[in-house]
Amino acid sequence: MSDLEVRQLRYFVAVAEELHFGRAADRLGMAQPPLSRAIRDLERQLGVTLLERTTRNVALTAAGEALLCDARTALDAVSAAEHRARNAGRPRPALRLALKADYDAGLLPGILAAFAREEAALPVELLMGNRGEQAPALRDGRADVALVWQPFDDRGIDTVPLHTESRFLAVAATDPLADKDSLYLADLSGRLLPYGSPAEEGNSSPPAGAMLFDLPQLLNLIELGEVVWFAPESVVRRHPRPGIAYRPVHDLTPSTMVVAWPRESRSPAVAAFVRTAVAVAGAAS
Amino acid sequence: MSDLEVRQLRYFVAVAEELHFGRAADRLGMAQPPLSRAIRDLERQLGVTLLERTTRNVALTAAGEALLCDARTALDAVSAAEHRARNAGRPRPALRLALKADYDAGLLPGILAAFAREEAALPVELLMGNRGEQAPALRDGRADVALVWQPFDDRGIDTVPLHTESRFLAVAATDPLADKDSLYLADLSGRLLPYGSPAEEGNSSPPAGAMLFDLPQLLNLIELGEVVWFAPESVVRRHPRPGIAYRPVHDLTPSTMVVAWPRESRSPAVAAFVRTAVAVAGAAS
DNA sequence: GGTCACTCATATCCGCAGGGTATCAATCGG
DNA sequence: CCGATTGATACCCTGCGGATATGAGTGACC
Repeated sequence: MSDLEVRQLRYFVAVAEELHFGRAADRLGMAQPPLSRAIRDLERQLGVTLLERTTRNVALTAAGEALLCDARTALDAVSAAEHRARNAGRPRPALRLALKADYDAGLLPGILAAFAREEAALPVELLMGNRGEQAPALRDGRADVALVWQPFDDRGIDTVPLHTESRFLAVAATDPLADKDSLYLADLSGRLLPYGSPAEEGNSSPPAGAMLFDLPQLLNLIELGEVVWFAPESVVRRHPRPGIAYRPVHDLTPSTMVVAWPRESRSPAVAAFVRTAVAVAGAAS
Repeated sequence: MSDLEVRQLRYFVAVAEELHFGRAADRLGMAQPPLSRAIRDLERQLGVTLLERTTRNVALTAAGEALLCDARTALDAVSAAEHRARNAGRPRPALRLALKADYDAGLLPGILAAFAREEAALPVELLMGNRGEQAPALRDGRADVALVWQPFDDRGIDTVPLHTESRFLAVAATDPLADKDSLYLADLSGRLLPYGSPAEEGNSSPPAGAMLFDLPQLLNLIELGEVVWFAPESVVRRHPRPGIAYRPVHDLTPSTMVVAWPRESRSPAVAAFVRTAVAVAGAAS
């Protein structure tokens, strides 16, 4: 009947994700035997078998699946408590805004300037991250509000759309694809980055081994013909390059940038930021 | 930089709620000195002072306020992981339905019968609780779905309205109030139960010392003239008593019963139950 | 204003939970 | 059939978290 502890949840999530006690122990920076014991004790405590294990295979039970999901959100909630308390304890707490560099559709300066004039304004701290890192940062309390492009994993997150724009295929000028004026998604099979593509599901866990790029790096790779990519119109306008061709793709849906915040947030600063962002985006369009 | 632990959060919440180390330690079933030390260590770990304390007074700082709120939800999330895993691990998991006895507006049998015919049906387990206990049960995972009367503290909870009905003042037949045909809320000042009254805020923390009643007990007390109460119409119809007078109150808003579930729930059984409940309630009205 | 009661902090001790190492046991590939 | 792999068991030991005793600051009351 004793309470579940964060450590137990961390251990279980590691094992459930790796499906391998050795690797999980490695990831946790500990030895395998105490991890095995911890999982066994956890199962005893819950009165539930979470993993079916042989010496050659580890698999989640239905209860394990359920716990994995709930444990992740619980760990996020604990992390959020920690991060928000840390921020709230600073002499002058900040509004921590997560975004992907160069992906603000040009709205950021206007939003920041307008927000600074708000009643509930706080100093704004920018958390530059790669695509897919904003939502987790909101969930675990590292950020208070974010600018994100849909689609993304919005569990536990509320959003308001700010700005919609069409996207273009960015491809090396020397690429055969650049010769066509008229493109469809089907023309690109196998050429897309595993994330940032329209086919991606909401769960944007970065695929193993995939490097994460900032925009200049990405543009370089495109110019070299290593990758192709869908560029929002605002990026096209702000980063023209002779070595890169931007081509419309007919069946590519436009992309929407939203302002996002943790659903349970009741911070007046966040509310003011959202209001400001919507107003600025509305005035700009 | 080490992780926050559940124990630390529990300790902090106890102190923050009691604002008294001795009483908090008492509530936690431990001695005061280790609790003081734990809080001090927590503050060191976060690098934040959570409580301003003198030997005569303990008060929350802003950071403490923030942490109290986030810690509560984090503790709920951990509890939810535990309870849901326990349920999912049973040979035949149940759909756990929380409600207040006798407050189903007569819809319960129909809903249960229809739900049993559903594809995704599970055995239903009823969690009878007092008013205000349903929402916490959803948040901490003891229940999967609930029937509740608005208003209630719906943080983290999604709802769909099922049924709206007007309420009547229930008062002893011998009470002077029973003589009036025409009543207003103003006539009742000071006569209301602290909960179940329309003046209550969403936070239905049961006031210290208030006993919680089941319906027969409550009706007894009303008959004895100890209390007055607002009875939903369906209760009036199903529990007529000679000793109790039911009187309309003109400025008393009708009350709505909703089906409620944790916002992040993605259980097909819950979805099916909600669908069924809406259908049955719609057909009944 | 001195004393008492109250309450939070400090000092010190102790048991055990939780981690490490060594080893066993089961299973699959060749 | 043997070896490699991998999870489980056995055992030890350190440090964390709890208890008790005591100190120290502060408001209340005579």
